[in-house]
Amino acid sequence: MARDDTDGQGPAWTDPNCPVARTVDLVGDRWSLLIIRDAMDGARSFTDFQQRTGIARNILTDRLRKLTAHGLLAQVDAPSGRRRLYALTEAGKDLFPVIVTLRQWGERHAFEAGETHSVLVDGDGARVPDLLPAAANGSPLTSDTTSVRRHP
Amino acid sequence: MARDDTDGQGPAWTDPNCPVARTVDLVGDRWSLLIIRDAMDGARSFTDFQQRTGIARNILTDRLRKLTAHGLLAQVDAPSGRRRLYALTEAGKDLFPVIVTLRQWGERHAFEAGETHSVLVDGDGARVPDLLPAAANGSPLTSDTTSVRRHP
DNA sequence: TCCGATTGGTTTCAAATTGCAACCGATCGG
DNA sequence: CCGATCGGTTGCAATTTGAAACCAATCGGA
Repeated sequence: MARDDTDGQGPAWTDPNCPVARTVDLVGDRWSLLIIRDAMDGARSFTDFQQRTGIARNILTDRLRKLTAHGLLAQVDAPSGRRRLYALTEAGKDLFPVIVTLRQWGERHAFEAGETHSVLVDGDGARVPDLLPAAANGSPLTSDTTSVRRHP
Repeated sequence: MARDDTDGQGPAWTDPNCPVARTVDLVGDRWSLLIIRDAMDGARSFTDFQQRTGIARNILTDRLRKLTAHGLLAQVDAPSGRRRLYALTEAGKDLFPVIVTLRQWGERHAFEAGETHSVLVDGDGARVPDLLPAAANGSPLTSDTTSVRRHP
């Protein structure tokens, strides 16, 4: 989670010019990514999130607020009724590739051979293929064949 | 971080059959993914990691141990000399797509228009293209066009 | 070979974060 | 109108994190 913006000077990022670090500052705690995962799977209400994740209620309040403050979730009025619901913003939905790669790594490395786990499927019920970095010409890329460059 | 395996019965996962949750249990804390990022960028020694991340030394000790215990890092003997170094295992290297998607989300959503940040480039210095989920036939997929299915 | 610097930690203690459980006012449903 | 549910809040205990001091084992140069 980003350090709190108590002085109004902005969040004091862990590593201000690394995009990985900024993202981790925003969603890299035990619960935020699971909240996003559940939102992508249809969770909308406070109790939805609480029951699916098992998170403590006060912490859930805090996370929903922070994710909302950071523009990943938005509160919307329920179509019928008065209660407020949470929905992913465009930025929140754009975390989909992150959730997918986390899922796929977990499927490959966090289960024993025989263990069952959920899988992500497309509209036709076909498994979503592994997401792998590739150059513009399609050749696969790894951490050994890429590097981080200071920009500009 | 996974709950500790104090009873020898295995880590009590947050959500045992969700691969996303298992991955978050293993690397979803403030520092582990930054340690992996730095390992991918060439960090090998304790002080390498400490200086690049700025993490407290006792916490770094703990994280290096846990990542090693979980098979993401391995300790190897330095080619010349006696000190031990850390290197990514195959499972650790396989987190590359996760780091890439975190980075790309950060580049898109965690920087103001004018702010500078590092970029990931391939061997030719060309920017690594955005990683986007797609079906086997190449059509783009989003959280709205996919779903999680219980498997078997 | 001696000496000081560096490395890779460990220890101690304080501060921050998390979780549990009880409580609460505003709905909702009948 | 009544009881259940929703979306929290509050207080407190347990856990995790961080800063700083300390330390033994190298390492590197004079």
